[in-house]
Amino acid sequence: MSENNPAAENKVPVFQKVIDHLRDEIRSGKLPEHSALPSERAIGKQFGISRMTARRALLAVEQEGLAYSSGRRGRFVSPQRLTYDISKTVSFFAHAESGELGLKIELISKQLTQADAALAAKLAVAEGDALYKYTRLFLLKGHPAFVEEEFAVAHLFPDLFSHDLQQSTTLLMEREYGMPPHSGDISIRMRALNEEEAGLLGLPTYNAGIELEQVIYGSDGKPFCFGRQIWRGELAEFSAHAIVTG
Amino acid sequence: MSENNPAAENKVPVFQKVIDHLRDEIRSGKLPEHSALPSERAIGKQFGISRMTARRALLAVEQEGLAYSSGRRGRFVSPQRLTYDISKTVSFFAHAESGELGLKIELISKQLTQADAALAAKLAVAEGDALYKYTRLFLLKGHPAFVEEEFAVAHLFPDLFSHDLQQSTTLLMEREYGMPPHSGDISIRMRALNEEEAGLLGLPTYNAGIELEQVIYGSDGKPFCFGRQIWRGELAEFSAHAIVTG
DNA sequence: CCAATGTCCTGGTATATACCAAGGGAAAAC
DNA sequence: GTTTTCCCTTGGTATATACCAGGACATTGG
Repeated sequence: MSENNPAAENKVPVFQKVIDHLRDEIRSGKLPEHSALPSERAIGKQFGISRMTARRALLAVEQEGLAYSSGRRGRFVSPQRLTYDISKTVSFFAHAESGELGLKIELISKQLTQADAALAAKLAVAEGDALYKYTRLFLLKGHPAFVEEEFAVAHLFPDLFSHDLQQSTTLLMEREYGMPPHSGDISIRMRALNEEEAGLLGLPTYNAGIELEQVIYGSDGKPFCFGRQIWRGELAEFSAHAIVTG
Repeated sequence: MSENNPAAENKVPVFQKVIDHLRDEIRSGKLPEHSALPSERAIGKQFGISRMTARRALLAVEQEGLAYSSGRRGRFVSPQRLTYDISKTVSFFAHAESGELGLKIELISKQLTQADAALAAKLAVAEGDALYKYTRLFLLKGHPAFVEEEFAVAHLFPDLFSHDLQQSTTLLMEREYGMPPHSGDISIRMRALNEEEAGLLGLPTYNAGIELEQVIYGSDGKPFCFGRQIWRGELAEFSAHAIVTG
């Protein structure tokens, strides 16, 4: 390895071979879901390469979504991806409940805040109007899947915070306040995680994730809730059925 | 820099500061779209850090989507993100044409092939049935945006390849074959690029992108085309309007 | 029995160095 | 004037090394 210039080598970078090897081990099931990958030092020794090169390969595999790192404990094989049909429901929770995904919600923070210009426009309220804001972490089978920040128009949901927020808020709003969701505007993009999100999701800070934003409208056509979810990219798949118009 | 243990430093990693600095330069407009970022070596010198640390910061900024690298020419500031409304149209081209995005299509390959099990199921044909397959690269203002692989049921579109494929194929199918799109099933996920895609999009191989798959149905409710697009993650945003059912 | 301590493992950060390959442009050759 | 050649800059790969911080776990001390 690492001769001055073998040139006989297929020009395939060393770290690529390691990536391919790890990918195979995972895809083939030799390494089952949530099992530990070899450590950086172990891979370096196994392949006769430096730790930094092994690390490069592991980071690539991690970024690919095949593995996730868990702080300084090690890297583990990612679980299966799950699908979220955005054209049928506006609540992931309702969707997840129907299956057997062990869904758990952790409340990270809640506060009463005021609408800034962007939120005011989205929720059709005046700038400065009171909004409930709460941040929650959603776990599937004990593993972080996405972080959601939600803003609800305060005057529509008096004493919202007196209720348990570790449940579907759209269901809560429907049951307790008679505000069923009728439709939603959704947008999806890929972006980098900020520090807080990365910490909650157990990812390196500048990893990419998928952001899903949605404005939820009631039967009267007026928006009452705005949510912003940031997903671990390897976990989510969003599906929809579109009817062609105009 | 790099004393044994200052501990006075705010514990903020060096590369983070560089990232923040670059982000500011880009966000503030000091570095306009498509302008060159400082090179790895230049940043190393400027901040008094090693090239590898500077590189780390640049890769993070790149991954964030704020910059793109162009082979060994350097890194440049990314252009604005654009939005693709998946609930209204099934053709990105038609969407893009309406705006002033300089859209160009490059034909990468075309062939007549046979449906494998997965494609047969998606297109409601028998396994082994003839399909047209073509791969195209879509550029916006001269910059690669996504690669699309499309499969069309062959017997519905005789001599498809005699037409110009550097245009919207849904429009082509509608105009030349009387097969307007009626609806589509779409799914979106984040995944890593393979070598070919990365090469076409000008990205490192293991980079993440957004994959959009769609089956297009005609007025008779039968599928006639399947497409798989892989987007540069920082360029795309997908929006939809959902009506809550069930 | 339980708490505190210490050791070993892990990944995270940072540096210094080396060479390669490809793009770009200036200089030299035609 | 045009083509060719060469050099410089750029990113890409790879290594060796160093220290930090946090989790896991066994050992020790009360």
